[in-house]
Amino acid sequence: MSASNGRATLHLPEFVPFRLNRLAVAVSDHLSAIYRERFGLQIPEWRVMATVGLVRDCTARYVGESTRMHKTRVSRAIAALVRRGLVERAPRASDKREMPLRLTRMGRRMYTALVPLALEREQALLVCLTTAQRHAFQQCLGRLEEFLGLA
Amino acid sequence: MSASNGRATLHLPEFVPFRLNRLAVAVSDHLSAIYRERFGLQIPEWRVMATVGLVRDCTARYVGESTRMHKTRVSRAIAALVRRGLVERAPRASDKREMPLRLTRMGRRMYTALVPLALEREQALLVCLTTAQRHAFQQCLGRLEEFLGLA
DNA sequence: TATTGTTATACTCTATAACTATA
DNA sequence: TATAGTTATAGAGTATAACAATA
Repeated sequence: MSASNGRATLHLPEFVPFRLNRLAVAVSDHLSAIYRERFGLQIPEWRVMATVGLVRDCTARYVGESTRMHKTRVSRAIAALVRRGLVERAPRASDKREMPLRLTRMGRRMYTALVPLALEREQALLVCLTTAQRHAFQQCLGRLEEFLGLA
Repeated sequence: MSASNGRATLHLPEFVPFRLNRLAVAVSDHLSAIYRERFGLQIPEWRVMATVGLVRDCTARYVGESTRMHKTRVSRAIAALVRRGLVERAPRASDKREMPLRLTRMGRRMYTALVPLALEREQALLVCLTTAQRHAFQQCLGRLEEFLGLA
């Protein structure tokens, strides 16, 4: 095998979209060991837990908007958590279409156990960057998110 | 709905693994408009094209290793490209298990059209960063890749 | 008529495992 | 016995579209 030498070359390992995708998969795999194997949560479920744990009485719609998940994905994740007794809900009196969500006692317990572990993993990843790099990296993420309308 | 104020809080929109995943999806969607709608390529196929276009006579195994795709995913992508007449292959004389890959004339034409568009998209994304930020960002990606054993 | 949320269905993408053939 | 590559099968994960209930 031999390298070609065309005009504009595209080397996949240096191509930012490829790198981002590969990095996101690796980080996600790294993290999912916690919430999947240890707590039996899938990504959408973990995102619901994280959202409801922080913003009590939020609705499925809010979860979908803040995590950018499709409403069917959110609906199924919530249903699974309700079945497992981790999340509870009841129609809101002022508008019975909405169903404010909150963690049950058991859900809160799981959340309280989960969050420090997730934050630890995030830190364990970021230790490979200097403090300055970490700031710069997060700033870049913010700019890109803003640029892409994700913020 | 109301914010809780526990000890260590995890705000998903600030949680790096979540941000990376969301960003990667958005960038990928942004890019796939090119190779999917315009050239009828799926991500694995596009990765094979990009690899073979640069490293002539590489094998499926090489593609899998350099793009971190499973061999079945690579195999199917190559098969699709061969069917479409974009890639050709023949067993290597010295070891008939291996099948060096190369772009056909048509494949090369597509590659030559595709690469500048992909690079343009990458640049169009990175313009939201200053030159210094861009360097810092790529450096951080490199450190993280190294740290995770992706490099 | 619009909105919140659910569900039936189908589709995309992927890996596991078993396979062929070569070495 | 190991490796390159293929394929059958099944499993995630997801969205589209139609739906019920409420506003």
